Amino acid sequence: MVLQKRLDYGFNGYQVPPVPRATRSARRRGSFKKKHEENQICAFDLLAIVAGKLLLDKKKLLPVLVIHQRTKINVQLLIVLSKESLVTQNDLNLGLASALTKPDCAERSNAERLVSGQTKNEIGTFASKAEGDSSEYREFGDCKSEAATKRAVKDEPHKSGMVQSSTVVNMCNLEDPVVLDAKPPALVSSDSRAKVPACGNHISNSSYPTNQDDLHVVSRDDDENSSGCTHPITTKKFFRPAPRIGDRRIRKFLASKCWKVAPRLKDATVSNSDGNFKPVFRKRQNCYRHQRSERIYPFKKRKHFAYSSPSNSDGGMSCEFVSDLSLKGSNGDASVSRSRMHGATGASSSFAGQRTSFLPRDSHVKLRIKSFSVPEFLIEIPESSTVGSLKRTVMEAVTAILGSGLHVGVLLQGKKVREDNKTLRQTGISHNNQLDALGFCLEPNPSQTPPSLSPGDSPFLLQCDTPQPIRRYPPTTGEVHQDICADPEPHVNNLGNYIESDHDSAPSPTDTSMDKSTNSKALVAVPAMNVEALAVVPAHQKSKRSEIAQRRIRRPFSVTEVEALVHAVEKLGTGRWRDVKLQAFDNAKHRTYVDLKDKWKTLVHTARISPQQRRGAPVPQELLDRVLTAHAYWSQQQAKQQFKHQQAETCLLL
DNA sequence: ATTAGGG
DNA sequence: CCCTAAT
Repeated sequence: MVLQKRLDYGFNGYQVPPVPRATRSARRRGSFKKKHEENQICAFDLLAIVAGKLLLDKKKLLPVLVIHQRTKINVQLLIVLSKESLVTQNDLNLGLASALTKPDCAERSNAERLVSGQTKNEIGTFASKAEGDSSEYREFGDCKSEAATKRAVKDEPHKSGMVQSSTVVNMCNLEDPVVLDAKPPALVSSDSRAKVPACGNHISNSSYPTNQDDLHVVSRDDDENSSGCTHPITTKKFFRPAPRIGDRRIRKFLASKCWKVAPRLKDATVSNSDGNFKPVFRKRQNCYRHQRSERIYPFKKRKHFAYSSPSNSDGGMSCEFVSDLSLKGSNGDASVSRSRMHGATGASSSFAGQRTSFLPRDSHVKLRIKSFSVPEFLIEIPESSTVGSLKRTVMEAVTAILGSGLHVGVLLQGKKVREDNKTLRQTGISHNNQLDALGFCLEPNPSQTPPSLSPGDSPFLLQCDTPQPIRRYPPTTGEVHQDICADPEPHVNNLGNYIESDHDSAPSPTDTSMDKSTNSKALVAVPAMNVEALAVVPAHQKSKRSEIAQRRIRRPFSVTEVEALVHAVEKLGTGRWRDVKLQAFDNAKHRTYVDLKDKWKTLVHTARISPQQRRGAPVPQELLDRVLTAHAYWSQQQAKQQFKHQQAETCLLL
């Protein structure tokens, strides 16, 4: 999800920590402009948090983890949205909001006040009101105070986290035994306890299924109007311990005055992939927009991969895996663990409990899902909106998403486990696993999300269904056309799989969380924590690519393509890649003019190096020679041109 | 949207 | 191939 920039959280002084891939170069250049991609992902956490709350509220949503027939693992997220929550008071859908703010929480009163204080009309006004004042919050002062406040909040554990605690408490009361629990030998349990505030109310933070630490709202830089101010928090969506702090952060975040929302969208709407949710909120809040595929804001390429396959479109996962091999009757143990865990894990389920009771002898694997990252979506909300409305908005968005049929993906060692019928044992999900071995992620319902393969560049649709001669470019050989049009590359038809496997099993080293922590000097709101978290949970290394734009599949140029390229350049010269594209590769949709330019660049390079140094499919020397010749020629032409221009200018000056 | 370059 | 800056 992307809390679209419009939100100025008063962190002008903060910089988004450079992240691996997307910002490597930027980092080098010392520029952070437009480098928020990665962080946007972090915003997922916000959702995760909210979602977590939703999930915890059995009244609203009930996540269920089903351990199917002894060994089969079949995780499903069953979401039950009660009527209550939908019909709640007035038009504001407070029901959902209330999920966030529960009783006996100082915060809540505040939030609630905001919420209840609003009327439909007010909301409506906000949108329009926000129009003009979006440029006055960027003062440094604000940011500072914000930061300060944050710190302060951080230091007051008991004062924070109330919102959630209440929810958690609720969990404790669930009649259902908590199955997704865990008592990892030492790490987790001790950890959770340590984090639990003295306050009796603050039970189980660690068991709270959200990445509270990750609550980060990121700004979009590509937004013309954005101030560039961001509130990054983390760039890792992987589970992070010390939820408490996160909670505080959340509260802080939600309550922050600094954040503002640019009012660009007066009538934003929820465009859920599912669509069923849209109508409702659209009426209520004309300031919310949820985009499923396009929300992937920052990445231009995104649009090409918006329909990424289920495998790579999951919202990311952040979870924790704790195993427990104890054989226990579901009942007794469940209660125990429940109390121990303070109730809660993202999912509790009686199903599991029941199941287990039938399978007394089977060794049980306990899982505690720390959090779910929800697939990103975009939100725009007037800065004049109240915190309460923001909450609702997010809540609604989450609800919409969750309600649209998300699937749960299981990842082991960063790889997706697709064999639903395999047993945990077979799959390797056992107590022997390390804490970070298992992961869960929410992914769009395949049935609703068209399989990947960008429409425009779908290899499945052969580049050229109807091979047609290249226009103006007088073909030297017919084969050129053929090649270009049909793109005989054998692997194209496997693109889908290719991408998947790539995504699943080839986590880039640069995507490591370690890498991030290393570079987090840029000052995030959660420095130390990141480190800590990362240390505990190494990283499931889910290729960032899945979140960000997919890297295009590599498609080496064939000799015929090179031939065509050379020919075109010979005629058109360098620097006219668009024309080259149009003339020689108009039918090769996957070859952009940038690609051609790049290829030419490499060709020139290749031609200059010794044959021994060349790699890949050899290019006929003849072609390389032509490359050098053409390159030299056009370079000269270019030089001449420049010279002439200079001459002209000089003359004018004189 | 293109072009030019660095990575 | 990707990413950006500059057009």
